[in-house]
Amino acid sequence: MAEDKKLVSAITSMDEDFAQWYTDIVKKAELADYSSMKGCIVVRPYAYSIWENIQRIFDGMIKETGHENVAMPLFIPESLLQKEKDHVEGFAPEVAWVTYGGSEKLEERLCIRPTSETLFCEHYSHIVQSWRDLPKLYNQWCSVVRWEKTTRPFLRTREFWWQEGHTVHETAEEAKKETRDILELYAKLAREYLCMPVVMGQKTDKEKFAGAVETYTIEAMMHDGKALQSGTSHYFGDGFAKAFGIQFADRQGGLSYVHQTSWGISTRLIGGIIMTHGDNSGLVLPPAIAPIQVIIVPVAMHKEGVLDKARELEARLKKAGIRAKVDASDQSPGWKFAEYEMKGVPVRLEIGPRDIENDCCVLVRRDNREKTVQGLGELESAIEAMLRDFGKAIYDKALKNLEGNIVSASTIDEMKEAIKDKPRFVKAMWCGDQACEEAIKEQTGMPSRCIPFEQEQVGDVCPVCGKPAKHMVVYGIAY
RNA sequence: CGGGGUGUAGCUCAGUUUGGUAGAGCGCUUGGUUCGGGACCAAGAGGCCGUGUGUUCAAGUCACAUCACUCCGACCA
Repeated sequence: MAEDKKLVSAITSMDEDFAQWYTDIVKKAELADYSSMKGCIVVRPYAYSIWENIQRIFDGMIKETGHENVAMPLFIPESLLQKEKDHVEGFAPEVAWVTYGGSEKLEERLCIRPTSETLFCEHYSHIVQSWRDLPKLYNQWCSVVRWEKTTRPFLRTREFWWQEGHTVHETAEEAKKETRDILELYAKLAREYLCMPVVMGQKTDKEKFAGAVETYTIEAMMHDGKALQSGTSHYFGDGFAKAFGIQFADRQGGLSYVHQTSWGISTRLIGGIIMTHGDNSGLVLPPAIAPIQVIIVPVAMHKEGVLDKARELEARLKKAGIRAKVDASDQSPGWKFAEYEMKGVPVRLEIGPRDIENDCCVLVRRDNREKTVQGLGELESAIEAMLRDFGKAIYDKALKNLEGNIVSASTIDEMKEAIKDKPRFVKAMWCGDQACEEAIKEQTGMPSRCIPFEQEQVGDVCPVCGKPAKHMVVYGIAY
C-alpha cells in the first residue's frame, strides 16, 4: 500500500512526451509561472538568478572588449520605425502599438520596441560627427515585445529579456570584425559557461535578420534533435546609416556613412539549458550559471552538532567562492535529495553524525549520481575539481548528442530519410540559389540553420537542381 | 492563424453520460514523533467548479459565446 501512494508527482518522461517534460520542468523547478497576460511569463527567482549569472558573465566579456551599457526608450514612434524599409517589413507584423496616452488618442502611434536598431540609429546620428567619435560600442539589457502567435516559456514569449548590442564603425572591415568577434564571444559563452556545443555559421539570405547584410548565428541542438538559434550577430553595412543619416567627417576630409552591427542573446538560453542538459529527474545546471552549486543537506539535523557543522562547511565553501547553501528546512533528507535534483544543483553534500565522526562528508553529482566520501580537509579543492569535471562531462554528453544526430545527405530523399524517426541536423551541399533552399524546406520541412564556418565537402552538387555546389548548409527543425 | 486536448482547493484529478446540499490524494497550518532516497500520527484551514449569456423550479453538469493554458502545424530571438 505505502509504495502505491502517490507522493509528489513526478515529471513526465522526456522519451514519452518531450514538450510536456519541458513544461513540467519549467513549473516544478520553479523557473517560471504563467501570468494573466497571454504569452508573458513571470521569471521566478531561480530562473532569474540563472539569467543574472549569464548577464554577469557576458557583461564582463563585452566590458572587457570596450563596450558600454546604455538604456534606450521603450517606445518607437511609427515614423522612426518606418525609416529602414527591410527592417520595418520584417518586424511590422509582430509589433504591439500604443495608440492612447491616458484618454487622448495619439497623433502618431508608438511601437513597443521589438528591437532597438532604429533608436540607436537616431541617437548615433546625433552624437557621431567625426571619425574620432568612432567606434561607438553600445549595449543594453532590457526586455522587448514581439506579438508571437504561439508561445512557450523562455523559448518564445511575447515579452522577453535580452541584451542588444549596437555598434557603429568607421570602416566595413572593422564592423565585420566586430560582428565576428561577438559571435566568438557567444560561442565561448555557450560552450565554456553553458556547456552547450554550438554550430557557428552564417545565415542564408532567406534566414537573415530584417535589414542585415550578413547574419551570423550559433545553433545548438536540443535533446530531441531540434535546433535552437541561441545567439545572432548582424552586419548591417551602411544601410541603416544611410536611412538615418549617420555621417561623419572622415580622415580624408570627406563625409562618410558609418558601418554598423547589432547582436543579441536572450532568456531563450534558459530554455536551451533545460533542453540540452535536463533529464527525467529534472534540470541539470552548468556550474558556471547554477544559482546554487553545492546544496548541503544535513542528515539527522536534530542531533547535536550536525547543523553547526553544515553551516561551517557552507561558510568555508562560500569563502572559496563556491555558491553553497544549507537547506535547514524540516523536510526529510530524501525530500531534499529529490528537490535539488529537480532543480539541477550540480553537487549535493550530505553531512550527518556518521560523517562528522569520521571527519568526512558524502558528495553526490547530479549528472551521474556518483557518490564519493570526501575528507573535510580537502573539501574546497575537491569540490572545485568536481564542478570543473561536471561542466566538462555535461558538455561532452551534449556534444555526443550533437555529433550523433548530424548526418550528411546528397539527395532530398536522403534528407527526408535522415529525419524520419526524429529531428536531426542534416548537412547538404547548396548551389546558393534561394529557390533550392525553399524547395528543401517545402519538401523536408527543414529550414536552413546556417552555412557553417567549418565547411565539409559532403557532395559536389546541389541536391535540388544538380548544379555545382558552393557551400555546405546545415538544415534542421528549430524551436 | 488553422487543427486537437484541457479549465473544479496551492498541485494532480474524480464528479458532467442520466441537472438535485462541493469530493479525494498530495501540499499548507498547528502539535508531537522522526531524519543516510520524496517519513508518520492527530487536529485544522482552504472552492463564485475559467468568464459571460441562456434553458430550467433547480446548472460544476445542458446550449451558445468568450478567455486562458497545452499539444501539433504555418510564422518568428
